[in-house]
Amino acid sequence: MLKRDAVALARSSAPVFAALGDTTRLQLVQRLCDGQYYSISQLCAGTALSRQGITKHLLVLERAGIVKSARRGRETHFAFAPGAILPVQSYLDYVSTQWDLALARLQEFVEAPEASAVKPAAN
Amino acid sequence: MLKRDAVALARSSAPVFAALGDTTRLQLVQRLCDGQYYSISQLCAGTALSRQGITKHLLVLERAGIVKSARRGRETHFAFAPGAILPVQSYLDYVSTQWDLALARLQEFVEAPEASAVKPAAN
DNA sequence: ACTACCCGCAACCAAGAGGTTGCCAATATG
DNA sequence: CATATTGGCAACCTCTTGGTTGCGGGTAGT
Repeated sequence: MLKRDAVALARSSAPVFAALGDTTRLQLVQRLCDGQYYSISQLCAGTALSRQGITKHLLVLERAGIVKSARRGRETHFAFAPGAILPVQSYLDYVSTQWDLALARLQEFVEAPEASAVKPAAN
Repeated sequence: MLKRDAVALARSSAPVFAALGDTTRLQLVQRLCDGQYYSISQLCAGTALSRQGITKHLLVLERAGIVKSARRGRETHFAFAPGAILPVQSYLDYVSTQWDLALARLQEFVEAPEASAVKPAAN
């Protein structure tokens, strides 16, 4: 992966990570990921927060693209939108892959140090 | 997955998500995930932030378990620590799986509505 | 028409995040 | 020893976040 792609991936992933960086919102996503639509009142039930608190969290999720909303009658329904989590998974895959490659290089280094020396980062 | 497990997963994942919810920190992780150790000054090079700014970000990553530090001489070295991202990947896997199951149920519903009606959430 | 419900808007508040600067201690290096 | 590098600590600032309350407006049910 080119470095500029990595930077772009970081830029597109950061808002999604930030939106998921809250216990309340993670639990909301867990309730929503069954594909159904839920009204705000339904999502408030069972939580200790006020309706406005839940609403704010839902708006955060919607701005990050993790959730979509549709007003129907007097109710606003929210549902999971799977698209936003793709760059996040890509980012984690990238990090995991790099880590695995690093382990592989280390293994190779241990087995044949003179043939594949890992150059330490230049100071 | 039981609901209490899901809640526990959310609780353990949220701090990691939050720590990754920043472009600067995502780029730091990208630089660190090659398995090598880097000093703070090295990680400062190329960024527009001050050393203290980078240090704060590194401490956030360390408190979330994404990164580990070791002082050696006058330098503090940081390296990637892969353990913390496991619950995050588990969470995303859970959400993706639930979403796929929901799609599968929808598909089944379309093909045989009378045999597998999805009960809409009760109001 | 009246009532109950669902929700959006605005104001407000406390706490934390992100970032800077200044200063000082410790370690390398000549 | 003198000096430059490295970085930890503390103070400070601004903006955002997470949360609340109060109020008013639309929608549904009777």
